[in-house]
Amino acid sequence: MGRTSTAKEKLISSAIELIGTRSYNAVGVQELCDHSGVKKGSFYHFFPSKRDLTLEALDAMWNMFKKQMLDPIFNSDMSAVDKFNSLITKSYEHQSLTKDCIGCVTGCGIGNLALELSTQDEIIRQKIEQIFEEWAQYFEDVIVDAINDGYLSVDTDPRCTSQAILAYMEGIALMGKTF
Amino acid sequence: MGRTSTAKEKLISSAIELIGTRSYNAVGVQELCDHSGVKKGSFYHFFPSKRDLTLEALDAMWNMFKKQMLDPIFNSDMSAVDKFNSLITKSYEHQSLTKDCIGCVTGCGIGNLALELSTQDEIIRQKIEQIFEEWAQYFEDVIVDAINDGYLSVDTDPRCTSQAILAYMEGIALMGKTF
DNA sequence: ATATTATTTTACCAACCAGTCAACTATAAG
DNA sequence: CTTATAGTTGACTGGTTGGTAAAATAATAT
Repeated sequence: MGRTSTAKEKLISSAIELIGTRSYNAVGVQELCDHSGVKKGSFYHFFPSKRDLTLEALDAMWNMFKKQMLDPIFNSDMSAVDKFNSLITKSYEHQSLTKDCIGCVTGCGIGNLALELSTQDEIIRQKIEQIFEEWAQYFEDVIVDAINDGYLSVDTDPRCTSQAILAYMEGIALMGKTF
Repeated sequence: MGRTSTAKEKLISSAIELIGTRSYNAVGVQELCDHSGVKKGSFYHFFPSKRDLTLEALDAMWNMFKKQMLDPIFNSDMSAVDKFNSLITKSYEHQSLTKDCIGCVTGCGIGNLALELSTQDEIIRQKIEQIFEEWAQYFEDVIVDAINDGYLSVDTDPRCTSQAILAYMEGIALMGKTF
């Protein structure tokens, strides 16, 4: 009952775009509303706070990333090495595309929020921790396979290695954004 | 002539502490002043803007880091591997000390500002770029030595490798702050 | 002792911040 | 066609933001 609306979706994608290219604290609720063509009253009809929008935007980013990047690569029949090579190549292409589109390298939207808010907002920190955990799991699974298939030494610690790879990728995104 | 003052130094160390543990946009000029016991008028007597304080804080952070970490390690007579191991150990100790002191892992203050401000403040971005360049140079020098001494393959690209190591360390700092 | 000058202090600004609220309106289901 | 309800609107709040201007004060070099 009542009428339908696309305001919520528009606010989420505006959040991904604006907060993703600048930062959480640099983008205000008013700007989010203007960019979405939504009035502030409507914002607070759909989201109790700016933080809640950000939480949903984080979910949307992560789901998009899984659907467009991780799932196609890690559910394929490529070798472990090819999977990582493919992820790196596709990540580079994506960064270079957004650079051509909007004029700057934005790095990883999740990593950006992680550094900005981890010490300030425990709930957002927890959400990102959980995303990172899930993300590293993709890597861990393929490393376990590689060990079982004899491509990696049995001494390899799959969990540590997967976390190290994720850290390295986040670090590269940070350097890319800076340079 | 006129009187002397410690306000500038106090503001710089407050900036390192407050912005380092939260973020640039989360810490206001007023809070910086209160924490330093300095009136806002004095702030703007010493710094034309919040950005200029941040630029000087960045310099102070980098100089402290060089003096207390990089120089003692990389000017020693350790082997290349021991130098990196020592850097990692000391970095871990430092993070774990600040965690016990102030209750959270703050990661790398320079990397934090890099991600938050690179797309927003070109001058700060350039300063951080220059710091990262200098930082990687420490690594590059020791890698070149290791190649010359036969510890690393002559195929090793010292520049790429040093940047990769720096990226990895920044990534670990990001993960540490998040988890 | 005084003139000079660096520093401090207070009061102030317009713009912006996240968030509230009640009146209003369109629509989907009965 | 009505009615319940979901969505929209605009005006508003109190507090904070980065930054300013000018008078007051203290110390130093002469």
